[in-house]
Amino acid sequence: MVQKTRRPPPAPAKPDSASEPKRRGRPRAYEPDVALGRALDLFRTSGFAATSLDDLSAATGMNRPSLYGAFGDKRELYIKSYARYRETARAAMADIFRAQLPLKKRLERIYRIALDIYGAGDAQPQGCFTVLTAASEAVSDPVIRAMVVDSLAELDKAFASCFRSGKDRGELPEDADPIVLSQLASATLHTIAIRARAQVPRKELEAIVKGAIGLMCAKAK
Amino acid sequence: MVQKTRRPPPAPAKPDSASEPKRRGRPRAYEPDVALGRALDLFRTSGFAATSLDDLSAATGMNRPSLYGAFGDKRELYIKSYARYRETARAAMADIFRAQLPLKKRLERIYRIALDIYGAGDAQPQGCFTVLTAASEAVSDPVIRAMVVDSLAELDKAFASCFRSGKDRGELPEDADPIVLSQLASATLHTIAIRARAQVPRKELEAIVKGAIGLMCAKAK
DNA sequence: TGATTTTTATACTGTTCCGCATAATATGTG
DNA sequence: CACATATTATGCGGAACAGTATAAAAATCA
Repeated sequence: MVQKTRRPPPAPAKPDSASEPKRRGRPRAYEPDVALGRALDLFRTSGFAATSLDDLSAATGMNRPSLYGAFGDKRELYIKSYARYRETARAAMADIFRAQLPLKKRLERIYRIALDIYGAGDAQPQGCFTVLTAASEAVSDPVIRAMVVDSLAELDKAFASCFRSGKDRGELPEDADPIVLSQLASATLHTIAIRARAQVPRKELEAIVKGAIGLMCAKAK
Repeated sequence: MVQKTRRPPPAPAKPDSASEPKRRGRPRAYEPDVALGRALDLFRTSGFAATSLDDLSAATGMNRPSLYGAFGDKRELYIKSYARYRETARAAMADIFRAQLPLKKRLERIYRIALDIYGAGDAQPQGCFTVLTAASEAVSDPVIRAMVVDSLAELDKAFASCFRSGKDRGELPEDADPIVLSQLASATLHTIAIRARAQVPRKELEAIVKGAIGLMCAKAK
């Protein structure tokens, strides 16, 4: 007798009857998506090295072999978690970046969402994955480095197009440089990610954001 | 016979004959200062969790018990390394912050030194200790968190006084807010620390710095 | 029902980890 | 010289670690 916990049939993780033709063997006891989400949370709070497979196993409810089967080894799981984080963050901001709102309003919303993602004001703020754990791994792992570089560039580009369209609509002075402004906007995001992690009160972070927006959106005088 | 390597008398670490009255027992085979420097390097590149005591022992040339004797356990050593990093960085920038130079010149020099400290352009850039390893530990360790908060605040303050004196000398428009500018200056430092870690070429970082300085030092039009 | 397939559960392997105990070594002191 | 002191050298002990082997369990298929 190897198995001690005799659970009731583990509740078919998700019917999902639509597309699935029919799974052959024993059904999964986990939902890959939520499991990856749990793993992501752990990696965000503790980083790569300090997060053990036992922790991951406990958090996801999957035992070690299942983790390997589903996601590969620890590093692969980390990379998939990071990819997941990026998708989530991107999705949360995409609408706003695309929206046809006044520049200032758009920036305000972007930063508000960022503060939410970073957990600003929480007891255990997580900060930004890119800034706070991935960047550290970037030195030793080329794949992660490429993802970090891509993340940074992607953000710069999104901000840049934001400023460009703002300039086109006359919300910025003629000599405003969208590239420079975008880098400053990214920098502001980075600095609040770091400060959030150090549990600087959300009020202060909002003040920083407000000041930065004021400076970036200054009309020529 | 426990001892295998029979070295020649380990060369009295440092005469330092001046103040030292006379050391009693077996002389140290290491110089605490350089050992701490080596430890700092390791922690900067790999972070807390991924740096093992064996690594530290190898890098410092001290065996484990000596490490404990000199610096305490791993966490204490980490904290002392961080303190050392802060001192070094502070010292490197202090003169410039104090100097009576044009604002723009001062900023340029500050950022150039920062890029040097971060190892921008190196094969294994280290970035900023505060941003890249300490901030990660800040969530779980109140002492480190306090140091991080203090570091951030210290930098803000130094920049703020920079901008204040610049404003007094008429290098900034009347409505320039030194506080907001200082936060942006810090943010710029943070963003280049992160990008340096991801091995963004130094040229690009210098471009970011140039753009940021241009924006921060813009005279009213 | 019995064979096949897929996943879960448990335990094992070999390594690495941190901290410390013990003993050897090198100096100053009486 | 013998003794006290301070440091180094080695290695132990128990825990945690990542990854995997093996076997049980739960489903489908014939």
